[in-house]
Amino acid sequence: MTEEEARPIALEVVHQRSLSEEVADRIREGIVTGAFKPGQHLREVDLAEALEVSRSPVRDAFAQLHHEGLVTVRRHRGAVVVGLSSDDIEDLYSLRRSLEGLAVRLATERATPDELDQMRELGSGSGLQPAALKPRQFAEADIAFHDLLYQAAHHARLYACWSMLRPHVFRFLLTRNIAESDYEAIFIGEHAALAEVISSRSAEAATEMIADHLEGSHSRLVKHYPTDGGMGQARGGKNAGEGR
Amino acid sequence: MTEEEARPIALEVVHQRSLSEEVADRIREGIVTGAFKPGQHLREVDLAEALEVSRSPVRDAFAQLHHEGLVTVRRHRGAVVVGLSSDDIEDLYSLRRSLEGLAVRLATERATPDELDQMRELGSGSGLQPAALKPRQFAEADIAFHDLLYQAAHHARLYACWSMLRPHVFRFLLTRNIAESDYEAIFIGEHAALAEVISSRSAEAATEMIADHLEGSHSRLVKHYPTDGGMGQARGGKNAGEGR
DNA sequence: AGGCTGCCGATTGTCGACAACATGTAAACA
DNA sequence: TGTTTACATGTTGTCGACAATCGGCAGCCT
Repeated sequence: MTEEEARPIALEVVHQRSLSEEVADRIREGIVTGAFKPGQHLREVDLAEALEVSRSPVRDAFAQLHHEGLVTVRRHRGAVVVGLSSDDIEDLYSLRRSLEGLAVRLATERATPDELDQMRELGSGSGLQPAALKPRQFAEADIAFHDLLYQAAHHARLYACWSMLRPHVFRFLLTRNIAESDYEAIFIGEHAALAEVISSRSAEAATEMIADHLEGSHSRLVKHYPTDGGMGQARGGKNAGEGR
Repeated sequence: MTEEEARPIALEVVHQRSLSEEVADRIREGIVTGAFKPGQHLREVDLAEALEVSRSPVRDAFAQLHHEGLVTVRRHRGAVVVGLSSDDIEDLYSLRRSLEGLAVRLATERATPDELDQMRELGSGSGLQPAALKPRQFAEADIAFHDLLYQAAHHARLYACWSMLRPHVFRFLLTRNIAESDYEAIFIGEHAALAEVISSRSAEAATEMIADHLEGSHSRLVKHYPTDGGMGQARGGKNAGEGR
């Protein structure tokens, strides 16, 4: 019975990432960090030779980014980086309220002890020095906590929905002006409390708490967001309006 | 000032559909109707020559269907039609409860008079003869009503989430065993009532009503669903579990 | 002078071919 | 005879080239 795989060999599986995924990551990185500005036209050939790949992976990457809503693709006119508008913040957070409400309820039921440990770990914000205010690092930690929350819900489609929202939330977190007190409040405050209440398996308290947390996060975002001064909506109409 | 486009010319825009979209439609059709069975391996070359196109559009179509969650794509192993399981129904409807709750609330605020008219029209189920029990036709009408509801919410990302759910809901509606009374209850009953209450702009009543409607729809589905007899989960593990 | 129509460059959609990879089979070894 | 390794096969990932299409510009007509 060697079929049982005697010892599982504690080794990390090697993620054989395809070129398409790699390219998508690079472009996504460029968009969320602002290297690619809203409204900018992304040309397949330019990106292809810049990354030293063929157009096919770039094409696949565009499709992926289109699914994520980071670019709009029009027939024979290529990909355009979507703009950030105040309306987008409203849309994003109204959706998050609905989705994360479901996520916490499920998480209180289905989260494994291991996931709860990880949540407390991330919620405590250990390893983050509030002194050195690295926006990128904090944004990543913020996203990571919520990502874990969605994972703990064990609901594949729910997680897929969140995956469509995540890069946008990330982009907003990176774009906004940062207030020092905010992150402390979030990490050693709300995230930690959320981790605790989810661990206690009380659905109502957790639901209420995530609503408050998102409410606070939302208001902080609109408060510290550059008031449509720098980079508004790229095009006049509804950018992500293509049904598809 | 001829810029005003003197008369808008009442002509339908010609939908220049790309081959990729066309191919995606055909394959999706095959999956939801059951022509492609769960677990079946879809080969690019076969589909390409069957549809008389190159592999590229088929590839794009696979990416789209993967995004919709209808197929799983593994590296160098192609696309596999995902299976239908009872758990999927639970996931689907828990998500719908969250999403459509938001949708009706927004619809009560933002639906245009034109959209309200269409909703009443679709809700009345005019043009549908209950006598001739055409599952396909009823399922399409059911989906169409809810689709309009999401559109009336005027929330691009919310609609995108629904677009990921729609084909699955459609598939379940087609797969289940049909009870004659169900559709009457839905159409000349609940949908019509929903259209009315949304037209009256009362958010609370609408929210409560959609919850009831989905609850009923859900229970009808699990009741009339073949109890894992015909075609269960294709593969053992969690099929749509790939985070991607 | 103003507006329309036909071409032109640029960019993407599609195609067929080659290379990389995963799986199943068979031979070789202990 | 059971296990391991190497090969053969089939499928997908990537590539470069061609063709369809879009937007802009110049020339023409009124």
